[in-house]
Amino acid sequence: MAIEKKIDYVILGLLSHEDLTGYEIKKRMDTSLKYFWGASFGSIYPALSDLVERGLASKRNGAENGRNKLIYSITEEGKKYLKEWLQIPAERDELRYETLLKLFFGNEAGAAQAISHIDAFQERIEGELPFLIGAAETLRNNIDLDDTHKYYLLTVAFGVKTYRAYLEWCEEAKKLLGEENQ
Amino acid sequence: MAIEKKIDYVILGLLSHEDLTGYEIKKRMDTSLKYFWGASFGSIYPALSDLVERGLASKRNGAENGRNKLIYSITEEGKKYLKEWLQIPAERDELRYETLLKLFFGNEAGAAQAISHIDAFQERIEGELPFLIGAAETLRNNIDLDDTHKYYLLTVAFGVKTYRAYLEWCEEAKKLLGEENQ
DNA sequence: CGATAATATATCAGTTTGATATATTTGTCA
DNA sequence: TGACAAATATATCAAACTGATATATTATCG
Repeated sequence: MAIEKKIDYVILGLLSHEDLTGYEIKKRMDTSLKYFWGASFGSIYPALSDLVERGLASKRNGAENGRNKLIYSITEEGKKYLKEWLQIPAERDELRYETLLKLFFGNEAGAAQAISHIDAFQERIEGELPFLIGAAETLRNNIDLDDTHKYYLLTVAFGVKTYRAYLEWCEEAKKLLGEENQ
Repeated sequence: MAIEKKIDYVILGLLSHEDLTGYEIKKRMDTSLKYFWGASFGSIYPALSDLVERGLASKRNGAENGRNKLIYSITEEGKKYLKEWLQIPAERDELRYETLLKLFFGNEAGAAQAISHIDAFQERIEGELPFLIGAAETLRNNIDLDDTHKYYLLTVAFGVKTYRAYLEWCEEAKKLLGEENQ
């Protein structure tokens, strides 16, 4: 059995949709996958080399005008490897919320400090939510255009649901903290 | 400026509430902090030694009946260090949802597979939600007993809100996937 | 009284991040 | 047209952290 690196599956998953360069993979991470996964260049590039070495992906030179460009594709073996992983139940779903962490220790710094953390969180969520709602709308309208759209929509809908819950919580939380101050 | 390790702040935060052993810190991580943070023994024990070395925590031997036991406390310097960090706005709030990842690539494996991932997710959330609701109830009833209770409640309420949103999403998602199958 | 679970500390290989370095091309404003 | 910033693209590395494992003692329960 090969070594189980999450990054391998994420990359293979993206390559199963389309051929991509390492840079483009990073862009997908920072946009489409942003709301439930992340990865850095430091893991992407070594993983790509490793996948090629293991025969799970192939590499071709796509240089245009002299710009360095390495395009990666998934191989049949890679598809098999990905499909096997997709069948195993997911184990690790985890959050890493620095905002919540600072709130948990909030008594050290007081209610005003806590409220300012919540405000910052709320602003970020409110700023991102319209984009998620827009993406959901677009996907819903083009659900039959591509096989992948339904599954994209699933994850975007998750984002919308949770973001709305976050915003409700922000109001509740500030009310709870405000009570003490009066 | 000292090195910015998240684990240092988490440990100092816990020690600001009460004196703890490394083992007890791990227990707090796996219960109270579980819903928004995590840490392993492999980071806790080295961090504790490091914190003592830097004068941010102190160590005393609390062995009873011969059982090995090292009890850690936060120092005044440690409290200052923690308070400074609590004032800085949180930057990194991130999810790592393997369930969502497998769903995002779901077209490879099909709707039935996707639904089984959602079912497993839903079962886990439904199993944990009553505990969260119970904890929120207890905290609400004892909100004035301890300064920390209000802040604990804040994070538990976050858990309840998001878990309920997850469950709503599960139903929606399965409906969306079911439509194709008909 | 024997087995299993809980308490407790510790280490380490392997994974990943976050930062940084380097170079080219494209867009934009004047 | 020339200058500057932004985007494209690959690569590396120290430091952080996980997940697994090792070791030992004490508590619990039938």
